[in-house]
Amino acid sequence: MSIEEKQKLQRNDRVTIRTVATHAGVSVAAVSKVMRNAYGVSDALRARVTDAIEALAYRPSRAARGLRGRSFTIGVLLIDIRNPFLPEVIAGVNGVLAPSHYQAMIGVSDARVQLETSLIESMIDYKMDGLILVAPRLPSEILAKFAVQIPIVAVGYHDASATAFDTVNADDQRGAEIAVEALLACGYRDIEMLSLGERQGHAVSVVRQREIGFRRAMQRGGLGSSPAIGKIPIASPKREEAMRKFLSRKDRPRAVFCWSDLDAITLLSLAMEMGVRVPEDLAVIGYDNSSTAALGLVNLASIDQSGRELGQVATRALISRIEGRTASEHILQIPSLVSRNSLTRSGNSTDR
Amino acid sequence: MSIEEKQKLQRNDRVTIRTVATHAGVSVAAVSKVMRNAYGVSDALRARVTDAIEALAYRPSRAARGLRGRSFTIGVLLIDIRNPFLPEVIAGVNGVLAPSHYQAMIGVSDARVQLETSLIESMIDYKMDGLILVAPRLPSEILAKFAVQIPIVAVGYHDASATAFDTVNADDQRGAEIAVEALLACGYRDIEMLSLGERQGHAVSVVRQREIGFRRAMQRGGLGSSPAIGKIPIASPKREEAMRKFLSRKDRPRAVFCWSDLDAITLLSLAMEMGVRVPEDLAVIGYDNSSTAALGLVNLASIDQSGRELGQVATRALISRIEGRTASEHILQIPSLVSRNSLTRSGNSTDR
DNA sequence: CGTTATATGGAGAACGTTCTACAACTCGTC
DNA sequence: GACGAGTTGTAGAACGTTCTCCATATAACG
Repeated sequence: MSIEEKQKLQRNDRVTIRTVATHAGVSVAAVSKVMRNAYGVSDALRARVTDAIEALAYRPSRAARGLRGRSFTIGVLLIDIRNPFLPEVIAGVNGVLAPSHYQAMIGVSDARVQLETSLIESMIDYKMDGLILVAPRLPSEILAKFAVQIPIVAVGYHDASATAFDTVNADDQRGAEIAVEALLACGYRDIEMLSLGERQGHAVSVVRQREIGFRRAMQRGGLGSSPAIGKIPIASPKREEAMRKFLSRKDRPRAVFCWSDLDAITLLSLAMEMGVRVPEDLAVIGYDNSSTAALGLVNLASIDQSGRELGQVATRALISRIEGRTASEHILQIPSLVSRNSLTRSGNSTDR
Repeated sequence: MSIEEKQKLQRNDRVTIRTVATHAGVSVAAVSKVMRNAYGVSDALRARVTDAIEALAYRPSRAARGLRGRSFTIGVLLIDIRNPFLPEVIAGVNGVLAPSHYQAMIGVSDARVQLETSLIESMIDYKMDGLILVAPRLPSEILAKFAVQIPIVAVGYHDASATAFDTVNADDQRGAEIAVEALLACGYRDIEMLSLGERQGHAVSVVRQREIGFRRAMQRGGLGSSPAIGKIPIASPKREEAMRKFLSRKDRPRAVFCWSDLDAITLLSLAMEMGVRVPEDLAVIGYDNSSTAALGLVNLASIDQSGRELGQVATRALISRIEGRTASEHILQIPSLVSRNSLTRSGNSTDR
């Protein structure tokens, strides 16, 4: 009997919980208990087991764990990997996770609803312990349906009425207001927003929120009831084309607020090529305060929403949800202005 | 009694292969066979099963799959997520994977060997089908040990003698040579390289390869037997400090080759701030041809290694290895120069 | 009409964990 | 000394697949 078992164990090269149990002279259940530090293990037993684990360099199979219980993995879904804002979020997530026994696995949906769905499903099927969705495209009802199966925290997704999942956001309405207020303070009155084209869909998206904030601040400033919002397509070469068109317009505004640094920086670059001086002819303010914006060469004023902080907060929220919280939380961080030369010539960086 | 209970429990929770089998009136094994399209299923059976799968919206559990057989997931390990070169690789991987039934899960090691090891182990423990490691830090022997357990393709890791795993690279030595040749062709003789500080370790790293290529091209050009290679620390603020120091050096060279656009762009920016004219006072050439380099505002000449293509090639190599290939492959792509104004004032982009 | 080959479908043992019962043992306490 | 109460360890049933036999039905052939 035991000979057969030993032969089996020898043939199979993987060290399993059973190998550890045999080596330590205890039961499989005991080893499991020690690993999950569950109730009811004496110090002596714990020592024997940890010694055996050490000696055999045992690692529990995540696949098997997932089949039965927790997998100690959390999934992160990114809409896109090019926007430099997103790596910041990841850094925040990893920072919080590092000292814990959790690990992050990342999926990239490339803004495609189909892929987004199948990645979320995969993560559920892997029995991951929770999900952080960054700027998901799926409607709230569908997220709610997923949230029944797995704890979910959405970042960059404005739905404070969601009860099934948490949200963590920078206040994008407020951010846009701050941008407009800064432009007004510099004396500009003729202001336009360059927003994201394509049907970025739902009002929950950060872009639509920024549009709302922009409109409100403009109205509050007494600048018309429906201020101009231009749409820039997301993909080259239509994107550059639209920007050139904007820059060469006769009635081009005096100042522009771009939904993202990504667009603002390209705009800055095209402006230079076309001989439009910034900020003398056109003031520009972006969003995200990316590292590129901070370059002296670029010097783009921008709204700072700390992606790293959002990632940290989201991760902490997710863990608390995994550990039992059921009431939903909706966290809003306040963004801030980083003034630079694209706003006004004296606009020294107020970077921390 | 017990049957009813079992049914209830099943209805409570998820749709499993058993639910499908019951619904289609066939055995569990039959469903499994259909899903893996294994030998020995009639058209009639296949139809019944696929109908049931459709009707129940059944998805196999990846956790359970991994426990027994394949998981249809491949793991991608990134050293860092900030370098804009890496998202390109991911895009290539996802592009190839999209039409297949495989999916990618990404882990980020933040250049820490400890984390890198534990992520690789996790991916193995998830029974992923294969791994793509992008610029791993672990020594070759250790990768070889992992490669026994799981198919591995390393990208940005120069070890053409590895037999246990494949490598896919741009020819970094050649890339550096091309950079030097371009600088020589512009008439510059006083050339220095700015490389990456810290112990980026092994000769397998792309950075060291570029140093080798730089040295060789310089010697070939008759410019001394040990040309100058400066080291720039990776982390702020020491990084900027080192660059400023370089820029204000009395014996500053006439031209500089940076190991990465990341550094070259910051250098460009600091040069502007410090009144060093590019290219009149200092010619700069970078590496990666990132999208920022292409901006008119930046206009940085750079060596193009298509990250996307590397990702595609690596993925195809991995799949062929998963499907049975055992002989190792070592693929080398040839990079190319993209000339821009930082190299010489007339240096128009030769972008495709 | 047997006999043998060949398709097709099914039973049931893994896979490596977790976790619920429950057994065994040690103390107090009445 | 009998009986709870508390503590420590174990047996064994899940979890949802894959995959190796095995059984059966059908076809082919002498």
